[in-house]
Amino acid sequence: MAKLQKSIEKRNALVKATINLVNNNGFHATPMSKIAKMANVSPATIYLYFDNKQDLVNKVYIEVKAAYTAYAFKNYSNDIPVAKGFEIIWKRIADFKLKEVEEAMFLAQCDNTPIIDEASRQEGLKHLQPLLDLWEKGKKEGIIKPLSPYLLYAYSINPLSFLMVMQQRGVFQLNQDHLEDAYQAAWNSIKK
Amino acid sequence: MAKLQKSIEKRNALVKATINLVNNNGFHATPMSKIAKMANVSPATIYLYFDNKQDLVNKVYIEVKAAYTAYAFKNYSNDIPVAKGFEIIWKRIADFKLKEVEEAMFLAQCDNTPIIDEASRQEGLKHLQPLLDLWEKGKKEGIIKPLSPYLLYAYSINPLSFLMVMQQRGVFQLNQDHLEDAYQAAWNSIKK
Amino acid sequence: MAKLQKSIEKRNALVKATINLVNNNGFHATPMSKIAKMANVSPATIYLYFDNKQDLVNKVYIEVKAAYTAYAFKNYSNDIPVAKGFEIIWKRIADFKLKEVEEAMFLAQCDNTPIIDEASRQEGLKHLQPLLDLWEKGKKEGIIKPLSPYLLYAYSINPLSFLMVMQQRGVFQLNQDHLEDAYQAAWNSIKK
Amino acid sequence: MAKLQKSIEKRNALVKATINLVNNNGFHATPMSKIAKMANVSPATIYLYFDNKQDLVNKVYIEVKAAYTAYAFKNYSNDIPVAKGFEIIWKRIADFKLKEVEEAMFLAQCDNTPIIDEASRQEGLKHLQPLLDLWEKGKKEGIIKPLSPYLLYAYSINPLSFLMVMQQRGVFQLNQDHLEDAYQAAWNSIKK
DNA sequence: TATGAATGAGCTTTCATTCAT
DNA sequence: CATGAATGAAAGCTCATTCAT
Repeated sequence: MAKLQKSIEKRNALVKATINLVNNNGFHATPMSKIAKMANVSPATIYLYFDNKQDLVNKVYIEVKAAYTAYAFKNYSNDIPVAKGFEIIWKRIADFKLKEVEEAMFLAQCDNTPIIDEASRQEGLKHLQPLLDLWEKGKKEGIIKPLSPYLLYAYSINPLSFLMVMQQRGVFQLNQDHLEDAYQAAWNSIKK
Repeated sequence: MAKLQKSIEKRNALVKATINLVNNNGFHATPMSKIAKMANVSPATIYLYFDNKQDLVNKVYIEVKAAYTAYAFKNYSNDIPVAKGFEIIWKRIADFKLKEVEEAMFLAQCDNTPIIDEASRQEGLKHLQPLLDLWEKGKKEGIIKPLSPYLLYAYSINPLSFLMVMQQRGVFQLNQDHLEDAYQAAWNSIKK
Repeated sequence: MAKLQKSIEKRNALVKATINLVNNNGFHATPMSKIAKMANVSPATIYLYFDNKQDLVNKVYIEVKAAYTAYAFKNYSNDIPVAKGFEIIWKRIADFKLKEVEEAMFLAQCDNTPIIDEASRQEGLKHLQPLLDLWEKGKKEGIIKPLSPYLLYAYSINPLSFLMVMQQRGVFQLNQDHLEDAYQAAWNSIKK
Repeated sequence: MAKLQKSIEKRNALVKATINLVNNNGFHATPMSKIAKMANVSPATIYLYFDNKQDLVNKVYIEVKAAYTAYAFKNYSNDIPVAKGFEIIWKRIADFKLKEVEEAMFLAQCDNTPIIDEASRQEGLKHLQPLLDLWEKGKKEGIIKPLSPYLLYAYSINPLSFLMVMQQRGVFQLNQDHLEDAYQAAWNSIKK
């Protein structure tokens, strides 16, 4: 006999609304009631899907982070040579940050703010492993500078976040030429 | 001016408390009453120095941003050659981010979050002009890549913010060697 | 009657759960959802058996009160002489309060609280008639003091409630000696 | 310079409102907003005087219990002979239960309900010590039956609670004759 | 200038009840 | 008959701000 299922659409709507509202207003100015309204559900319904506001934002964070890395590694497999592999990943990341702006902005806010649980932050970090492995391989092959992955990330990946935020604020427009320049800068800063 | 009669110590204590609490708890979990308590004043006293919570955080932002740039340009004057000038500025910025952690963390949070007024953001931006001028000169002299200052900033300065946050979270320790590596990476990514 | 189709086991489970939860947490901290969970049914199912929360607690009260008096008068019939009859009833009541602790505690809470409808309270009172009749007969025969039944109840029966509550709270242990003392005290306070 | 003081009148009004509303509607149907309204303060003001709803009801309980025992022992001192001393205390208690009906009803509800913290219950119990001491003395002098104080209380004091509740419900009227009867019953049930 | 008390508005969360199956 | 999902209304509580001194 067919029982009612908790609707995945409602959950998705809640996640989307959370991202949108936190992006535009910040966590502190995003009441549960607004999230509910934007997702077209009752405030009480949120609590069928999430334990509380903290749990909601934690879970949204983890899921967006997972989507981000899934996107990044879509066309990559670990048998691709280091240089080419990095290019593939970098360009997918750039793509994500420029096309999935909502998700990317949300991550930028969470990553620079104490609104996410430490545990959830760790959880989100896990998915980045393939890139770390790539760098490790590159170091062994003498292609990548023998630096801490934090330095590599800071110089090759993180600048994209800054550029995305600037783009989003309308003060800077990233076109295809820029992107190629940015990629070259990224690669130069980590290649041996 | 009436302002002068007010105690500068109290104002400073309020600014400091705001930075500290927003850093540790986030804007959303930093009530005025806590700020007051940490600054050892009454909540009502805050309103003698600031119009409201938004005004408080705006002003703190602008002031911290000003302190940041003042620090950055301390040993710089625009008659210093481009390469040396950039090194001086970059290292002062690195110094600031690693020594004045509280202030730097506060800026990182504000810069990735909609808690600051657009107007205040603009105001904070003004003080960066000397660096932009340096880059402009460098481009004319063919020393700096002819890229948008946003790209130059993204690749040469912004990585420091990421590293600082990681350092603050305890997952990464920046030592003098790292710093030289980082500087080289920064310079390589913008020099022609 | 439609009622007959419904499962008596479910209804019983609901009644039992209500008693247990109200005893342990109080009416104010006993949500319908908890009752449902403890009875292993859906919240919606409660409404097949009871109109609403008030109706539920009312009916539980009446039924427990009925069970209490049925227990009290089990071995009594109105042809038994007054003194012996009172002893029989009193000892059954004592038995009930010490063995059927859950039910007895529930009554004690309801009887000192405005959670029960006036109508239901009246309804619950009806079943006590045989004791009132016994006392009436005893007064006529000059065996029982010519006092209001409320006074008789207050001094001969009600103390058991207090002792049960204390026993339940673990501060006092009622043994067989105590019980005989208590019975003597009860009888002394109403016999002429 | 005169600072504003937390007004004792407001606190008193809150206590009084709590007693009144819990008596009439029960704890579960007494929202903080109603208490605030009846005390003519804002809901937020309650939290200046009490930590939360539980703390409010705990403190009201303790204070009412203290008032009750203060009233009970007003005219008593421990050099008064046992029999007379008991009469004095008993009659003061009766007085309290019949004149300070609000307070007495509140205690009756709290004492038969899990709305009060165990700690607060213990705290409230302390004040009854003089009566326990009196009974102890009476037992040594062979005037009082050698029974547990719980039994003594159950038979001599607790019946008054029942009578008060009945009186309050309007089903029974306690007059001076009744009271003397009740006192005799009380004394008979504990005197040797 | 400075304060602690006070508050209205609004927050997160819960809950009795209903709905769709 | 039975259910789990869903919800509007309201609960307890917090907080930015104001008031009286």
